[in-house]
Amino acid sequence: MLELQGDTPFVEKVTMFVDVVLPLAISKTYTYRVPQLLRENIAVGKRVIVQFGRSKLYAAIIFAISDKAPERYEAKYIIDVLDDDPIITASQMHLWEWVRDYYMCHLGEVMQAALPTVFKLASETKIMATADFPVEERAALTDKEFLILDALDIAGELKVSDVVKLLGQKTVFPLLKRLLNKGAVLVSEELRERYKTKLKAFILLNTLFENNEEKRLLLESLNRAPKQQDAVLAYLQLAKRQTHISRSELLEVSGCGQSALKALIEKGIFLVEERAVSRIFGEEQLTETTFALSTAQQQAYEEIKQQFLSKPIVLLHGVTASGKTQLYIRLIEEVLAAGKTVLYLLPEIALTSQIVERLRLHFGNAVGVYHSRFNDHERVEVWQKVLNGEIKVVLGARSAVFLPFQNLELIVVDEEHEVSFKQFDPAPRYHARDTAIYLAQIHKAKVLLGSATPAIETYYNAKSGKYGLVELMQRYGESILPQIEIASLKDHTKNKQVSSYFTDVLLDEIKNALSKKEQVILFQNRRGYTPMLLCRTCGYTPKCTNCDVSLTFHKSTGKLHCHYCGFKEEVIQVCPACGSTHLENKGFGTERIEEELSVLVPEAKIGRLDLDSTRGKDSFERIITDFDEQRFNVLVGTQMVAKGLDFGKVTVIGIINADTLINYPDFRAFERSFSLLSQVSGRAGRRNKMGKVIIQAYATQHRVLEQVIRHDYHDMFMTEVQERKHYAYPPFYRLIKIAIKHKDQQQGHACAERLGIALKEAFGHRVLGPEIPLISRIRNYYLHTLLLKVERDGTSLPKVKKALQDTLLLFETNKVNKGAFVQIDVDPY
DNA sequence: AGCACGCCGACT
DNA sequence: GTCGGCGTGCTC
Repeated sequence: MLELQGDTPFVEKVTMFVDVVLPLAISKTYTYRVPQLLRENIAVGKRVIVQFGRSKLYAAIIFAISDKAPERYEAKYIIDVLDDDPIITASQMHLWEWVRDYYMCHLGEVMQAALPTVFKLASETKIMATADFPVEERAALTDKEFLILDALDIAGELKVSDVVKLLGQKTVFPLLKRLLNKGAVLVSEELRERYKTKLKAFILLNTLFENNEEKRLLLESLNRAPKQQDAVLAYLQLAKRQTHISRSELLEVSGCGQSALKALIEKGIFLVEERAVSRIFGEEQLTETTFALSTAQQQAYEEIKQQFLSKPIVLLHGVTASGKTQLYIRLIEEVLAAGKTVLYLLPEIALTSQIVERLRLHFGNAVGVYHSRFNDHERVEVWQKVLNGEIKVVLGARSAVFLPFQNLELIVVDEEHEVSFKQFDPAPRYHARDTAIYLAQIHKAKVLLGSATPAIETYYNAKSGKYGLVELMQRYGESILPQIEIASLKDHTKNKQVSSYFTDVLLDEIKNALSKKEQVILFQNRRGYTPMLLCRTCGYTPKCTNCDVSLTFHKSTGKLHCHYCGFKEEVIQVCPACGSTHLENKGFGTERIEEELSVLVPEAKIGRLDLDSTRGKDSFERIITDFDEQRFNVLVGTQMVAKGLDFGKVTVIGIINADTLINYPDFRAFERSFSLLSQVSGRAGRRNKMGKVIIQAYATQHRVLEQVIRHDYHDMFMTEVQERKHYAYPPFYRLIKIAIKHKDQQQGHACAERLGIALKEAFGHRVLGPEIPLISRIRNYYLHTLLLKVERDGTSLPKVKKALQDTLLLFETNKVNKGAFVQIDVDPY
């Protein structure tokens, strides 16, 4: 066909047809006829404007080209070709198809997830004028463009279909595309600033006082203001060993008080600079461009290189603060030197300006950041620069796996275990780590997975030799571990040294810290007041009718809640089984810890951080800020308290009861919380205040706890999982998840039940119990047993998939399933 | 995803 | 008698 491209008047041109992908949840591609005029412009990967349905126009992507006219219907013409060059590459298309098959969704949905909004023009898309578009550039616009801007000035925003009406012409996409390129208009999207960068005030000494003589004179001039003098002295002292001095730190070290500092700032002696600060690692990690790897790091580095020779995927298991980032930087440097590209994936929350700055320091403009919270302009810019090779290092969250990479050589997935790599809500429900592994396979690139607490399936893959494994168990530099103490609840109870759930040791530490105006974090991984009610007479416990788990009493609502499905009912005063009124509150939740501590330590001002206290918009942010600014001094919370936070004033961490944390999956929360919390308190230690972690536990668990503390628990944990034959939780080798969603609970329940039966039929045994579908929530079911069967009997994975897909079909034909979906997550290959 | 078509319940 | 609910089917 390609020979016919030339303009030979004597040869009749063959009509071409294109199969296009629409940005919709439709499984088919649609065939359109190419007008002779556009014949030369079409290419796979370019966008075309098509009419779909009665009135809708969409920007669709050419998926395939053919010269065969469809037989069963008359194809519509494409209206226009939007791009001069394909916007997506063949390998991207390949990845899209993989995501579609693997996560069981439609190509259009993958397209939605993969493309920045600008690429997705549709007639309902809203556009608005760019705020700072220079007036002189307006003059250079065409009449129609000018008309649109004029209308936008009045209306604020317009739908693409409004523009159609305004101009009285059908095709406005190319026009809008030009305006977008010129930067005159924006495609509106919700600007979600969910993770606002945290700003911290830093103090700088005015450059007037650079040399020693000037400093001496300055100090002398402050003789009559001793507090201010103290402040300056403290500043000079601090400046000797660090480059950035925060306002709070200076206040703390100098003890000079707010007013003295304010006076110095007013006099212009000190300058204030607001800087973005990482929420996770604090400001002190800003390293220099050149650094030397420690011996341990160097060794790990060599090992990684060695492993990469035989294995495309390597897990770097490195304790917190072991300097994994430096290793990444070394590896990235090397790839860049070879002229290749790198993708550096991070969970969203960790993607702060801090890490960006750090990479920019090393790699300059070759670094691009890609993130869903970035505005569309920036995202398209990154997209284009990745495509043309200007950007060599992409630092990004989840969606960055969809960028048009060229010469991809290395993918780093940092904090590999983070669940936020998995997209849940709209399809495609992809896991960025797994998608990255497949992406790497397409590009024949290497993958480095990094974590202090690897996901158990990753760890298993590494241990079983499927992935390479490199361990880095030595902390880097001056990171000090806090003092860790295990307070035996057994011994303390025996000696009557326990008040409610607090050992004397912990209470003393709390009081001590508070008296020194320091802060405390208490970790209790149970929300609510009491995890279960127990009838003392007959042993009855209220359970959820759907989920068969005990209901948690919430004092704040006065109701019993099911933490599984969200079911609620009024709290009972009388046992429904025996009529006794002797109901006992069994166990502790965060609400109860908060309440009892306020009695035991009246001077404590307590804040609570759990799913319940963070329901409202921004409330998480507010609680964190309040604690950071010391509006309260004790933070009681679930694993949320360890969601990557850096509180400078925290010196005591209390883990209320480690025993409840030994079982999966609390165990994982414990590891990670411990790991991060000890880092917080360890940092306090560096400021000459020894941080302390008090772990309350019964004696029987000490062995395990010590292993956690030593970062030596993964193997033990794997054995645990194996021995206990965890039923409801994922096996660590392969993992299949099924999620069922339905807007009607009853119907959804029926779906799950039927799925269970169908799977039983397909595999000859019961796969899962009656599962609990949720109305607006999605639950995952782990088919442990099924997978055991797969392993044992060699039932092939495709067969499993087939069975599940057939089941889905069954639902479809029975029209039960409107909102049900089945999804499989296994190893990407 | 939209949008039309169509078939049953409370209303001007 | 109609308005409007959303169930179902179709879009090249």
